[in-house]
Amino acid sequence: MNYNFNEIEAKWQKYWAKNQTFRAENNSEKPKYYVLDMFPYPSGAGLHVGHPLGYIASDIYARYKRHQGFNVLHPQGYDSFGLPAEQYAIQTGQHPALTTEENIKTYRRQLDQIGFSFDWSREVRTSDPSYYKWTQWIFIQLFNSWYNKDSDKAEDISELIKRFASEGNSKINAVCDDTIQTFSAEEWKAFDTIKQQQILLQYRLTYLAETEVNWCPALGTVLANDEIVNGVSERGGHPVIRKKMTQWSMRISAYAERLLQGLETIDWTESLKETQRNWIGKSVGAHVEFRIQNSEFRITVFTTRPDTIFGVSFMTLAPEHELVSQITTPAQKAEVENYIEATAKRSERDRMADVKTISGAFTGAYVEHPFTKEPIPVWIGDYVLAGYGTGAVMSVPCGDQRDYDFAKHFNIPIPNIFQGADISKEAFADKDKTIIANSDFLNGLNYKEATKKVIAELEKLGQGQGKTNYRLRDAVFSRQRYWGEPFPVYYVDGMPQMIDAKHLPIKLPEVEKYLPTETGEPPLGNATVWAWDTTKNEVVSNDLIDNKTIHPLELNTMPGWAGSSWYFNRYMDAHNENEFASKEALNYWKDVDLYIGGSEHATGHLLYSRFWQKFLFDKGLVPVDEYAKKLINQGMILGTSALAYNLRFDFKFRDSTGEIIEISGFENILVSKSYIENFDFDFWHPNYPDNYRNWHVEEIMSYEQIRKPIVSFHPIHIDVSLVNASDELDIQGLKNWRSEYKDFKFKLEEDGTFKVKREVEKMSKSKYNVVNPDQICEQYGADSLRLYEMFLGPLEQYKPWNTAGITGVHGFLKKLWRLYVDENGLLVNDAEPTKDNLKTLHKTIKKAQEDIENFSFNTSVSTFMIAVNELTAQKCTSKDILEPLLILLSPYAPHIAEELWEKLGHTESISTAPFPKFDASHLVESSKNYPISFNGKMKFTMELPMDFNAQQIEEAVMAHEKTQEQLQGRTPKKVIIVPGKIVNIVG
RNA sequence: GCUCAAGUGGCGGAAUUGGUAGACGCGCUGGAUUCAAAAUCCAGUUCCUCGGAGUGUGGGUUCGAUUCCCACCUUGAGUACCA
Repeated sequence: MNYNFNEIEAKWQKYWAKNQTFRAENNSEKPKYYVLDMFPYPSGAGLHVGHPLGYIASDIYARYKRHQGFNVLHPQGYDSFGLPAEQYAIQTGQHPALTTEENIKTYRRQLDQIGFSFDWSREVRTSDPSYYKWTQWIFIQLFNSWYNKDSDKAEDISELIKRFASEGNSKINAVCDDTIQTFSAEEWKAFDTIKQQQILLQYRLTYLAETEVNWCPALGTVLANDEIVNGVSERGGHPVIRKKMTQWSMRISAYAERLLQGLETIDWTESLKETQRNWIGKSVGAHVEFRIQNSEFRITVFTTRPDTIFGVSFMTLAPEHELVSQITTPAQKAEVENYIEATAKRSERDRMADVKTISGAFTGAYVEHPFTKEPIPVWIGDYVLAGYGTGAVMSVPCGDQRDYDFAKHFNIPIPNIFQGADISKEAFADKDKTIIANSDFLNGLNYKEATKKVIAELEKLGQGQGKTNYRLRDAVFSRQRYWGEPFPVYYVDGMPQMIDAKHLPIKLPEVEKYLPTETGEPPLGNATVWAWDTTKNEVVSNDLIDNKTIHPLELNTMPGWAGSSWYFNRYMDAHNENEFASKEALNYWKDVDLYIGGSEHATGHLLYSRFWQKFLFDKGLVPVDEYAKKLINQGMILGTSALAYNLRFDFKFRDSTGEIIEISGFENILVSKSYIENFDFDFWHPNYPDNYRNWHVEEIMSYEQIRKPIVSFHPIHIDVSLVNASDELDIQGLKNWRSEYKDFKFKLEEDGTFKVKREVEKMSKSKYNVVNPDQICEQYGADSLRLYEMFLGPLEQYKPWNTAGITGVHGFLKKLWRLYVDENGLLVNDAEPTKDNLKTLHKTIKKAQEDIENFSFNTSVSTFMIAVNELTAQKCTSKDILEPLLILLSPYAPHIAEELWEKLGHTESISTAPFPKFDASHLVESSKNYPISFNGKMKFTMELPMDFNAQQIEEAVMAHEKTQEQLQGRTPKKVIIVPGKIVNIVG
């Protein structure tokens, strides 16, 4: 019987589906374990070999946990709203729902064929109204909440309204807009409804406000900070500009500190936590108030170094700072205005790219130092950002390099307030070594003591207090797109109103065009049935809008991260129509025990979802405030591109008038790889230039040649399927693939082959290095694919794919098969296992278990290979050995394991068979092959009984002839003996 | 610039508390089988001058360092004037 993997795999995939083998129960005697993969977006291109890496790892772990007796939740679904489907719709007119549906079908087929143990009964799709109903519902909860800093959690907005009515807002310690004005209870009651609603928006956790947003004209939408990479859009690489727009925002800044602290409680990779810490960007310091001389105005600055206050020699405001126009003296007016204008002209990218140029202008105004009362000049400079802190800094040139550079550039004095610091060349910014000098009451103190003292003094003066700042900005939540969740919002007198939760979902309307309207409104502006009837509580035709009972609906949709910010909770109770998940389900599953996905979501999905979870926790809607205990980032599988080289010439001639002419062009020649590095011109052109008559040569030959032509090689990506494991190119295949190479000449290696150069790059269609799992499954089987993906290297690492290597793991599976069956049938019998058999098995159990718990899947594959090699050599046929071996292997290669398990006579799936118990007694050795080292270098080994003590070992080793040979008569200075480990002779 | 990873044969990688560097697999070489090929099996495969050298480089700690410490180099990722 041969190992017919295609047949076996189809058989068991069908069996698992039919028997719902991997269905998780919401109540069980067993302990729970929740294994989750990051939500995939079903793209049109389908899966390539890199995508399933994380899924295979999580699947192995999920299957392992089932063997360990856990009730495992291992769901899968689709983050099915998103830009690509919409871009496709714009181009083709196809409804995104249709293309999404098709893409999901492809994904599902591909996932099924790899043999994942997903519980598909819990599948969710973010674009499904029964799902986004609850995304809308959570949005409403956010709208109806504010953040109370006193209780340090989100609370219901009705509480806030009550307090406004009883005491005004002056005593309320809330996270809210900076521009909030104080009012009394009486004033509140006197405000009209619109005014009241405007004020409440400044407190709500999701709010509508005019904000400066990242507008991407090419995509016709705003983007969040994390959707912009190097100043251009993450998707498509389009330019992004700043623009003021009225948008929904999420007050994630309220959770900055808790998001930061929460990182300490979860087992996520250190680099990912570090990325989130940087993104949150906490800095501890103080607010200091400076009075402007001869004026009522005050400038508040934020500084992390209040201890350096006696080193201030100027102030710098952002050019956009609101006080600039008011404090500038008439004499400086022209200069300041010029400077502001010049800064405004510079694009965001310019300012980002150009860090070196120092620029600024003096306002003519002076502030008064809070302690010395000395005058300090006020400058403006574009190195100060309007959006961070207060948009103003107290400049301490001796302690901050940017201030230092600015001072040098404008000849501003640089007082030194650090004991023993040399500031002749650069600022002294090392706060750990700081001892303050020339600073009145701070003299002799270190950074910590001085900071504490100065804040206390400032508070006495009423000119400052300790303050913590965060870089984390509120997240823009509106997108001017069609294919996203509609907001459950309509507008009355321009103020947003929530639709009552019982009328959800508000379904996405049909539109004729997916582009913005002619008046520049988002695509939903094209919908003709998109108004809210407050009496019938349904979506009605726009014609009926009367702004009395029928109102216009919100035209924006939610961003991609809305649906993915809470989906892990939905899997716990995926079909609940009354709640986003029942209390019972939430309390049973609680959180994700293992979350696997890419690190590219570090500041997007993984931060927003933590924020939503904390909010839901505050509202008592979920039982834990961090939803994923452990998170692993799988590395990316890179493609191994194949490159052939096209010959290119650059000629330089002088014509009859003495003018230099340069001519260059490609030859119809592809060059095999070994010629690229050692290129011998004469070898190529023995008769140059006679054999280059095919282009320009007649005309050129009459000219004076200045130098030999420069030959270069232009790399061409070749489809990797045209190249074999030895990098040999199928030339005929290439000619069939691309007709332009039909008449090319090929410069071959001496052995007559054409070899391509290999380069490791990201897998992408345009590089023709994409390997499709479908082909691999067909040719080698899913079990081989699964094993090979794991065998490639550590899960977290980036590593190149090379299809050639798969024959190794495939050969292993065949060898495994032959251990159980041959052409006559089953080989396994009831033979008593030998000592060696048991040793191999238990060694394998131990290592396999350790590896799987350390997520070291690559080494466990090696372990299985060693076990099968050993058992084959031992001619093992014992069921007592071969049966447990199948269980060890089944998480990795489930199909072959099920098939052999069945052949051994089992009628139930192997998937819940108990994991074999490790018995250390089988590994006890009676002797040890000691490595004998001289000065730390191993020279030979020696077999000695395990129970020898150090002295016996030393005697035996010293008596050995090779020892004497090594020592050549010298007496060893020292002999190090670690019984059971090593012997090292020094001398 | 700052932060975080990572540098080991021709290639992917292993060495879990400092103790035989290169497990396992690919590739390559030779052999068996075959009319031949595929498949399969067996043997070898870090490097060189066969005595050594050797885990990015240079130091250090140690009887002993891929592993610990210091400095540096390279590559990748994140971040970008954050006061």
